Amino acid sequence: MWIPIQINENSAEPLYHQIESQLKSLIVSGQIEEGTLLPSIREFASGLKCSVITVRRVYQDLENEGLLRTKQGTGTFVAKVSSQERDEYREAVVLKALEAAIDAAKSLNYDEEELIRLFMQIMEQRYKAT
Amino acid sequence: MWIPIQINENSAEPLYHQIESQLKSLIVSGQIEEGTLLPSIREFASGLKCSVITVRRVYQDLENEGLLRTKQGTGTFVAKVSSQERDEYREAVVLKALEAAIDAAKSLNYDEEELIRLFMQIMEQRYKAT
Amino acid sequence: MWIPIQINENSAEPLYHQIESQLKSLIVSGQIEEGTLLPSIREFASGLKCSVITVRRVYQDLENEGLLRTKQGTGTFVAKVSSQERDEYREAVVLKALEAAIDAAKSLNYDEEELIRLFMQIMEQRYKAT
Amino acid sequence: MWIPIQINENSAEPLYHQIESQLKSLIVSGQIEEGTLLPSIREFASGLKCSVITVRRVYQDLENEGLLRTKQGTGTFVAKVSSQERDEYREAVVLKALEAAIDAAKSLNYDEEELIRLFMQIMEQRYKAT
DNA sequence: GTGGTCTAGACCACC
DNA sequence: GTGGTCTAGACCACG
Repeated sequence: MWIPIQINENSAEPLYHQIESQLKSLIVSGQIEEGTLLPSIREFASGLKCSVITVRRVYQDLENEGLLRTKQGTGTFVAKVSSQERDEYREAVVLKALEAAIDAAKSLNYDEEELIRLFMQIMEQRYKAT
Repeated sequence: MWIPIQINENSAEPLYHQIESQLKSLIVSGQIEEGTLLPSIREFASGLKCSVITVRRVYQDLENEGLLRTKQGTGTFVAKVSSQERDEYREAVVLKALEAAIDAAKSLNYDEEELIRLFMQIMEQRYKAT
Repeated sequence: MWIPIQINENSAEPLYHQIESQLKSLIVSGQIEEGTLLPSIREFASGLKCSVITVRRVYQDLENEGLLRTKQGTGTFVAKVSSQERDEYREAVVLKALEAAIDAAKSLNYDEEELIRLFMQIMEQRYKAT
Repeated sequence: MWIPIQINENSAEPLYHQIESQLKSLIVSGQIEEGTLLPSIREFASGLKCSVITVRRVYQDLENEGLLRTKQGTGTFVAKVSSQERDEYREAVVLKALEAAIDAAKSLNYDEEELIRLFMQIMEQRYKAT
């Protein structure tokens, strides 16, 4: 199983966090199905060119959140995500990001129209590409 | 001169960074005028209930960015910000935040209409208050 | 990795500045290669008999200038210096020092020949040693 | 008596030091004659747009060096400078500046010819202008 | 009064 | 182990 994770070495965001949020997003959005066997820690680490400690932390954090399940001697699996959890996660993440953007704009004296125009412009660009 | 800075003690964001970004925003948005003498580091620190070292670091970082000028024995002043710099900063900050929000939504399979509806809902809520 | 830094305790020049300019010079002149892992701040501080804070400041300032890159938990590395940056730095530093010397001489009514003679005399003395 | 002093507000060099070194240079090079009555502290300070404290410090430092003499109720005069003192000062200042420039160049791997060429180039430019 | 530097020491996050 | 942040407190230089 190949997991598409993009690591940005120059980002200030810690490695484990970059991996965690991307993997979480893949699981909650259903792009990795429930029950899927994830790569072993060593395999994943070697693929990402990072330490096994980092991957171990990712798996453990997501297991604590209930998104993964580890079976001794077998490996780590994607747990069942209820549709309610999925919806809550989706909404929380996007809401937070949008609010942050709008609040930043307000503090810089953007007016309503200017901001909507900019938003629409990016939307067009991003959703056209798909 | 009283500077309105909000500190969130529970945030993972370092103290000095919270102060820095807010002060930068105040300067670049023109809410603190060029040439203004800022509070002394001791005064500011006591107002923010933090160490003088933290304030000093803020002033020094912003001086390195060219937003402040300090004269030993005299105090710290707001430097001239060209309108071009101001516009670039405004656009860069807001653009980055909006793109992050939209990209997060896309990776969670938000469709265009759903996202626009959510955006408009927050906008109404935020700009109504003003 | 051993870094040759000379500290002059009696100089009015701040410690961190002495270290910074020497380290910068070593990097830009290519005597420390790109990608090199520098000593940890604790190790370096103990070698220089100064506080870890002073070393940290040096690393951070040079990171802000783009000469170093630090990864938390891993260490501090020498970043890539473009040959253009290197040449600009070399020229700027030497040019500035030479101009300062010549201007000082002029303001003291040195005539051209006298100054050239003095310059050559020092050159001989300095480059003979090599 | 009008004293030509150039103040660079943006320089890191302290105010008092800029004034001191320029005034010293004017005296030692003979451009202000022995016995000249200098402006009063207040007059000088107002001309330089700086604090009287700063000028007071300049006068006092130079008096301690024996270059000025103050008579209570009369003012501050330029003292006699022996030709030996003048020569020593001239040589010390220029020597120090030249050595600093050459040492900086050496540490950046300038070779002898390259440095001499650069020196001559600046000499031509500076002495042509006179 | 102002800012500039340096110290020792603590605690946290990351790998 | 690594770097990142913050503290309290000291002393110096400047105006």
